[in-house]
This record gives sequence, structure tokens and C-alpha cells, in this order.
Amino acid sequence: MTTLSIQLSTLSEKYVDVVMSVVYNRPASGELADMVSIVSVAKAAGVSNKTVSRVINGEPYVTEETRERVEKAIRDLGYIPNMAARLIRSSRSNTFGIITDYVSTTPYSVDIVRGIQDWANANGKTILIANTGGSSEREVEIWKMFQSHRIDGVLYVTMYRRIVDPETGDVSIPTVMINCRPQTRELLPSIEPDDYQGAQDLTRYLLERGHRRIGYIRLNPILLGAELRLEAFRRTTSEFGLTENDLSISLGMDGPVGAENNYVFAAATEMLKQDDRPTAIMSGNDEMAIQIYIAAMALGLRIPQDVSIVGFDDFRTVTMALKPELTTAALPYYDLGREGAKWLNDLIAGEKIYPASRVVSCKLVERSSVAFGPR
Amino acid sequence: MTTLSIQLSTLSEKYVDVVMSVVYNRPASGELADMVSIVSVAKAAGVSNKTVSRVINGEPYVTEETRERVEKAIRDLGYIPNMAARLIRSSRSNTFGIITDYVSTTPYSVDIVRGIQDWANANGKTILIANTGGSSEREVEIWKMFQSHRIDGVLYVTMYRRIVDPETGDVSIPTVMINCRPQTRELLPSIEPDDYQGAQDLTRYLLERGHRRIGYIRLNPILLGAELRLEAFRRTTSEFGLTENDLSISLGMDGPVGAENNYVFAAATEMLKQDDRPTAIMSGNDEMAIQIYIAAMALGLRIPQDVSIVGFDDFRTVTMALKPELTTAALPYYDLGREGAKWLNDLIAGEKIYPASRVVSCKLVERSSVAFGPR
DNA sequence: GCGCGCTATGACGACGTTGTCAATTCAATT
DNA sequence: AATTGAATTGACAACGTCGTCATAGCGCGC
Repeated sequence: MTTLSIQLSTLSEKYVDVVMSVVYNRPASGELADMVSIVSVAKAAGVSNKTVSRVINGEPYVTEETRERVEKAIRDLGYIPNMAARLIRSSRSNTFGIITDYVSTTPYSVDIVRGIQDWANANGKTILIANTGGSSEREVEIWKMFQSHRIDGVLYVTMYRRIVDPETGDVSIPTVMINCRPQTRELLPSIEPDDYQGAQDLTRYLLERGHRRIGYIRLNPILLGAELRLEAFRRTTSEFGLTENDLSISLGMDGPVGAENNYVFAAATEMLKQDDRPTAIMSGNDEMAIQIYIAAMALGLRIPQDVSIVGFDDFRTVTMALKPELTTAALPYYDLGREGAKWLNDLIAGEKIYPASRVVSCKLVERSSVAFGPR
Repeated sequence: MTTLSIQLSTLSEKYVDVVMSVVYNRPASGELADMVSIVSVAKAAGVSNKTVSRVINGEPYVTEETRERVEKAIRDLGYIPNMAARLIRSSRSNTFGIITDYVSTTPYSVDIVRGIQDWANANGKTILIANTGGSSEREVEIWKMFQSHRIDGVLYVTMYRRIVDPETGDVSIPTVMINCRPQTRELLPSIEPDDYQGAQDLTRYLLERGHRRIGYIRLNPILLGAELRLEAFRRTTSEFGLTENDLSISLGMDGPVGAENNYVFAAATEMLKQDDRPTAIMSGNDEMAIQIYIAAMALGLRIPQDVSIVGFDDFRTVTMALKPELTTAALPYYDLGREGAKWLNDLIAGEKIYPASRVVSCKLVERSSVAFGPR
């Protein structure tokens, strides 16, 4: 028997009345109102338990009349199937495990989880989520835990796109990697956003609007997307005939993820103070664009009239809060999750599969941070 | 048997080599490598299954020698306990359900989930997460699903602090509400952030630094926190002797959450254009502060020398990206989750409990967006 | 030498569900 | 009228684990 302490509110008097304390009883731990089982339903409906089972699972060979009687009994008794018992017989849990580093606890890529969940809901699957927090011992534990729940498959999700080998603990549970891909390029199917194409589209967008001097503030090079985005920028500008002289590229951040050194503001200020300053700046991501905005404004430049700015990710908390709103390329997190779940399901059902890397494209989201460049 | 289609990468040639396709085999659906059970371990160790069970659960009355033999067998066979079977015997699942509107799929309050998960990990509990997406039919389904998994208790979490009655489906599963509280003030314990105290601290912070003309840009009044924060601001300034004339309060947003009308930029511009403009502005939250920054800078004002700004929430993607970094009050999401989980656990264990609203304070996070006011 | 209490172990059943197979009914076909 | 076969139903076992209870061995005190 436990007694809970009540911490009094620190709200001012006016709000104190929201704090109340009522005593009530619950059945003592032992006498939990035990769940009605298939047996009680069978008794109530006057049929065998197998028949009830048939009704529940929509199997054939049940008279309409019996079916109705059973359904009534189910409703009356409030019967709810016991998944654990079901699993123990059928050894298919209809559960997917999501294992992530930080994703479900971090603002950036939660949409992956949303995509997975939506698919799971629509298809009667249950989702078990676990975060490693980056620890690989924890990861091993989680795989064990998943196995002890007899999950049907694993979605291995990372917060940032990266290359990583899951600590699968040598057991072969069907697995799909989302937002990452395996180091040892075997076995595991993976699905990732197309950073290259996203940055390419963004670069073309600027070029098509007449910008010929373009700045680029780089993402932390640790991140896999950083290289791809920059490379896309370089190649695309060069295809359009721009030379290295027309570009102005600097590093925005480096260091360990979550505790990086931040040079964005300084780099942007530097870049925009030049006489032949760029007429447009591509930002490694949306957050960094905040600092570019501030740097530009501090120099008295107007956006987009004096400088155009584009971001990357479409992290909406930022892109919609900036004024003018930020044009960017949307990372297809939701689709990644949804497709990943679907793929995993196929994997579980199928006998032979073709593991492969798949890539989902980034959609350019046009807002108002880009103007036409000088003629 | 399913064959997966391979979508070719849209990466440029250079990156095409990351896309590969290998064919490999898994056992056909039927012949799943069936899990080793307690029985096989018993056979291997030459003991009865009950003895194995004893070893697994650390029960007494097992010789050191037998224990070791059994443990060896467990390791050799890679035995992993079957939770479902365990549950079916003990009817205690050691699983908590989290039911939320959007929380785990939205960037703002993910830390609640992190807090819950951390507690759960440390205490051997499993977490089942489900999102209603705001639909109450979906909510009913979820409660059913939870029951069919025989979860021990529910954490009912909302993205924004609000008043709401869970659709518990008249079954009494122990429940703790996090970041929200029940409309009908009975039965359900709840735990919320102390918006009032947070705003009070922030207001005092500004007052103590000599600010005597203060602006306030209001959060969407739909949100429960909005009223509390504003009220704290009003009362605290008045306690310090400021009058209505010293304050400049305007609405930043209204309309339905997720699709609100945004007046922040305009309101901030308006406020800062006045001759007797405030020397400090309190923002309803951190995101809104982005627009206040931009508005200030567009008017040629420096932060914090000309205007000080404080936010609310400590949404770090924003507070750390703004330059100068934003001083704010941190919503104690992580603690809310952790304490909520702990509380739920006590609830499940206890016989009599005192449901109550608890409140967790917001910590002021001092960064560099506030200067001393005019002397 | 006898009974007592403690340690160590196993046999067996039960949990809630579904798979297997047999039994029954009834209509259609020969 | 006998045979076939499909529709409908139930009896029973089995899944993996743990609780209950029984059994066996052993040292101890009288």
C-alpha cells in the first residue's frame, strides 16, 4: 500500500482551486476485476469456445443466427480479446518494433514515427518504440526485449541520416532501416531521403531566378546529408556555368552532434559584408537560416529584396515562423516512415526479398524568401 | 510470396553505387526458426522446467551448481523469455500505455515521452504509444487496444496543456494525465507545468533588471497556458507598481491550433514603432520570439541593447539558434514524463490513492537576450 | 531412533486462445 | 434408398510460463 505525497501548487490563490484531493478506492491488488474470457462468452451464448473464436476472427461456417447471439454476448460482457494468449498460440504478434537513437524524443524527425504509426493503425499492427539514446549496450538490450515480445519485424530509425550497423545480436528478424543505411552493404534494406536531389532542385530554383552569385553555408560535415547537399550545389551551379569564383562557401557548424560549434552567424555576416556579396544564400538547414536572417538584417539588408535565402528540411516551426517565410526543400520524413512500414510488412510476408537502398525525393516548398536576382 | 519493386535512385551517378541489390533467402513463412522455450533449456540442463523458471526469476531454493548449469544452457541456446506466455499466467503485463493527441508526433513536447521512457527503461517497463490524432473514435479504439494488451496503466498526454476528459470507455485502468487535467474534476490524477510561476519568474527577472515599460505578445488564447502566463505577467508587474499604461499587450495569434492566424510580426512592429516603445518584450513562446527579433531588427533596433526579449518554453531549436540566444522559461517536459510514470507506478501498486493535480515548476534559463533597462 | 523443519526439486495444472479433427445435420446426387 | 459432401459445431490439445503442492534429502534436538 502506497501513499502519495501531494505537492501543493505554486499557483497563486486564484488558481489554487484546481488542486484538489479526493480519496477513492480501487479493488485491492489481488482482486482485479478479472477480464472476461472467450469461455465466459461461450457460456453466455450457449456455444463452444471454438465457435466464439470463429466469430471473433470472422471465420466461415457459422450460422448468421449463432453469430448474432455470440456478438451480443461479446457486447454484453464487454469481452476484449487477450493479445498475449493469441500470440502464444499463433506466434505472430502483429507488432513492429521501432528502434531509434533519439528520433522519437527529438523534434526533428518525429514525422517518421507518425508515418509508421499511421500505417500501423490502418493495418492493425501494434508499435513498440525504444530509444537507445546512442548507447550500444542499450541497443543490445532492446533487441532482446523485442525478441521477448516476439515482434514480427524491426524498423531501425535514426534521427540524422547516417551510416550505421544495427547491433542485431546475430538474430535475423526482418528489419528495414529508415533514414540510414548499413555500413556493411549487405542484408538490410534501407530507405532514405534524397538530399542530393533536394539540394539540386533548390539550386536550380535559385539559378532559374537569375541568381549568379550564390553563397552556401554548410551543415555539420559529420552529417551524411551535408556532403550530398553541398555536392549537389557544386555540380548544379557548375552545370549552369558558374565558376568557383561565383560561389562563396563556408562552414556553418562542426563538432559532435548536439554540442556543435556554431559559426553560422559569423559566416553569414562575413559573407554578406563583401562588396560582391552573394544575391542568394543556401543554408545547410532551416535552423541555420534563422541566423542568416538575423545576420542579414543586422547589416540592414532586406529579405528577399537584397538577399534571397533558402533552407533545407522544412522544419515548420522554423520555416513558418520566419518572416518572410522560408523557401526550403522538405525532407520526406512522413513518407519514409510510411513506406518503411509497408516495406517491412512485405518483407515479413515474403519469402525472397531484394534488399536495396531506396531513396525518397525531397519536395521543394516555395514560400517567400526568394526574389528574382539582378538582371 | 511477395516480390519487392526496386526504385532506382535519383542520385547522380557518383552516388549510384550506394544503391545495390542482393538476393538472399529467409526461411519460408511456415518454418520460422522457432524460439527455444523453457522446456528445451530444462532438457539441456537436465532439470525440470520449474527449476529453470526459478533460475530465471531469481527465486530461492536452487543450488549454486544447478543455477550455473541452467544459466549455461540458457546462454548456449540463446533462450529469451516469452513475455506473452508470462503475461498470460501472471496477468501483469509490466506495460504502460501512452495515449496522446499528437505529442509523440510533434516536435514540441517529445521530452515528455523521453521522460517516460527513461523511467520505464530504468524500471523494466514496456511502453506502448498510440496517437489519437485528435479523433475520439480513434481514442476509444486505443483504449480497447490497450486493454487487449492488458496494460497495467495509462499515461494520458497532451501536446498542449489543456483541459480534457479521456474517453476511458468506462473501464477503470489506473491513469495519470500529463500536461492536461480532467474537466470533471474527479478521479484522475494529473500533472502539469506551472506556467504561472514560469511567467512570474520571467517578469520579475525583467523588472529586477530595471525594465519599466514592458510589452507582452500573447499566445493563442485557446491554450490554457496563455491565460496563466498573461495573468502572471499582469499581477507581477502590478505588484511592482507598474500601471496599465506601462504595459503594452497585444495578441500574437488566434484561431485553431495548427492553423492559426499569425499577427506576431505586425504586433511586434507596431509595438516597437511607438515613441515610448517598451524596453523589453515578453513573448508568448519561443517561436513567436523569432518574429519579434526580426521585427526589431527590421526597425534597426539592436537586441538586447535597444530591446530585451524573453520567450517561453525553451524550445531549444529556436532558443539556441537565435542570436543573441534567447532567455526563456523552460517547460519541464522531461520531468513531467518521468514523474508521471513514477506516479502511475505507485498508483498501480497502491490500494488507496489521493488523486490530485500536481504542478511542476518552470526553470528560468538565462541566455543573452536581456540587458539592463534604462536607469 | 524419531520427528521436525528446512532446502532443493519436480509433476502437474491453469492462464486464454486457436489449430486439429471428429461428429452431426441436412440437402443434393446417384 | 443409399451415398456423397458441404455446412456447422464442439471436444480436446497445445502454446510457454509460473503457481501449487508433493516429494525427497539432510541435519538437528530430544
